[in-house]
Amino acid sequence: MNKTTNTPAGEVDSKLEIENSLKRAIKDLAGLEIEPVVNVQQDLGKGDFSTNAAMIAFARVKGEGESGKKFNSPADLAETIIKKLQQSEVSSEFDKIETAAPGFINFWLSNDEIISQMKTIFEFDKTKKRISKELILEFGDPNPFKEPHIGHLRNLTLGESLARLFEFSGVKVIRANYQGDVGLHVAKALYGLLQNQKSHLRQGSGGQAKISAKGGSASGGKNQKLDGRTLEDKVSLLAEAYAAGTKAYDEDESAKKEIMSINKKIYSAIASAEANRQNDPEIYSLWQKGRDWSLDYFEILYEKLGIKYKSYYFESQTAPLGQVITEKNFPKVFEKNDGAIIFRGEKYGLHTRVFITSERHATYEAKDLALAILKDENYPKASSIIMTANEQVEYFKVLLKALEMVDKRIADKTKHISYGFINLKEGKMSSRTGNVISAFWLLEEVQKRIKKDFKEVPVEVLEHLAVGAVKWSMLRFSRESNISFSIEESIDLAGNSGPYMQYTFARIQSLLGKGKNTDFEANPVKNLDPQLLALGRLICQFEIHAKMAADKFSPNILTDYLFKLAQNFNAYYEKEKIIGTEKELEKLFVTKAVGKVIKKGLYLLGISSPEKI
RNA sequence: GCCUCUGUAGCUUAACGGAUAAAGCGCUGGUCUUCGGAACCAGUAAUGCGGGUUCGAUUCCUGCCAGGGGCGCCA
Repeated sequence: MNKTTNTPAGEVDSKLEIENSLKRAIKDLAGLEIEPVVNVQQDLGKGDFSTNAAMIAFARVKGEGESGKKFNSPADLAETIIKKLQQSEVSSEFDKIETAAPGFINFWLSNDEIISQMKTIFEFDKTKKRISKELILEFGDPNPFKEPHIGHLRNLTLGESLARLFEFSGVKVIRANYQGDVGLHVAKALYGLLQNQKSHLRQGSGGQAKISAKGGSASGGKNQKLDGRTLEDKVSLLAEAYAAGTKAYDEDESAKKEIMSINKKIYSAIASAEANRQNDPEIYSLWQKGRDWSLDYFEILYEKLGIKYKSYYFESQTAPLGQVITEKNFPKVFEKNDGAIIFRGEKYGLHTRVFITSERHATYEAKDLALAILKDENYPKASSIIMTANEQVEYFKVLLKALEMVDKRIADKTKHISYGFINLKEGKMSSRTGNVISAFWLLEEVQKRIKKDFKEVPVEVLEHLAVGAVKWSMLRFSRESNISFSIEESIDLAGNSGPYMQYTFARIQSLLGKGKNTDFEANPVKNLDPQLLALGRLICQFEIHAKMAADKFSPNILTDYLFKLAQNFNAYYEKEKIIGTEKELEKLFVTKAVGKVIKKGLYLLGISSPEKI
């Protein structure tokens, strides 16, 4: 009877089955071809699934059914559909199927079905997903020579969570990182470095507030002391140099010329020739050094956040290729204007953009064109998603249009998704570089504040809590919305927060440890009382929410669901004693399932769940 | 100027065209013989303004108002 038990995606299948049966029923009854939509019920008082298909069908047939059958109202049609469904096999999963005004059809899963679906939850770690697709997900994309800040934190957190959500729905994900190691911003930083080289490189920058990237053991982590200086100091040196370079570029005409010349030198150094590098060995080696520092530093952040990239791309690599591709597609796709090679986006209602500057440098756009082609060479079967902040949405429309004209096949499998900015609710909380919050600073600050209240918590756990708090506070908002970030709220341990979830999980583990019998194989659970059943029904919605979160690129669907589940469990916990009661077995069965779902859910968000806090 | 996104309780946010617009924080008042109180319960309060489409609109269209982002040599 339970066809769904052999697949971990139990209720995803129930949903599909209902949709298919509905489709057939509506075709038979009303002679209509429609794609019925079945939703998970938010309000469990109305069943587990619902559909508005009868209302939609009614509007389409205007009451007149197949072979002259008349329907008086959507509710009337709904009733007829239900009768039809009850004759089909879907009905075996449900206790009750009924209509609700003005024409909804609601489905109640049977108790057996709920219990059997809950059992599949215990098998999460054992079941292997069938890989159906391959996807290259580009996220992170920091610019070396700049400091990791709170925006990177949102990008990295969101990207990693999406990667895990995709994996959960059977996609092989290649995490890719594309970094801007050439360009004007680099030239500015190098200019700043050159200006301060003598004083700074020898003596150290002393007196700086220390930001810590400790705990990292990625490439740079183990030998942070190079030249008698920590990696943090080196990176803060870069950040200062960048700030100084930017200022000089804006204010000083000769500095501007100098920076542009540095830019040119780096481009020519990467373009080919050893000879070019020999021309300016000082700048080239400084560039390499700064680039290495910066990349190592970001590695520490990735490790702290639990991210492992598979693939790294650099603009120093895409620039030469981008130039070739752009020129090859002139004049088919691109045209010349004032010595630059441009794409006339206006023809398609988009912006016109420069691909090759009159200085003959590939811009961001030409480089991205090359990147798409490189990715396709490396992973021909994979489709491609690029995630950036939403300031780039219109830019990517232009890019994808140009790509379509250069290579339609690649354009068709490439998609851009974006996320909103972070504004600071508490005003400017400057790290040393100005009006941005450093990623490391924030993580450390959150950790310090948690520690203040909970001195007995061990350091490793403290770090998980801090990362969990920050990640949750970024993921619980919808992806597209600009968020007004509050440090106070991100470290609030109460309410809708990462630590609330982690705490709930730890408490569940403690309960399970105290229980006398948690062997549900030997003592199968057969019945649940109404309160436990209510929790069970919520538990059964896990996979469908995880899948929805993946489909819509929206981890907040999952945070909402998990928080609701934790809330419901905590309310039950307060009301009902679990250990040492008559129904301990049933209660622990549900408790364990809640714990499994929270742990898996947090994992999909990139958040760890310590067993003990 | 053109393009684009956003406007929901005091604040920060949810809501797949659906059912009584959902939470957290705040505030008010409770639980307390703690299976881990980082908890729980109750109360408080909202869709910028005007039209339209729909059986049904926070959601779609349109006008206005307000704010953010973008617009050929940055990334």
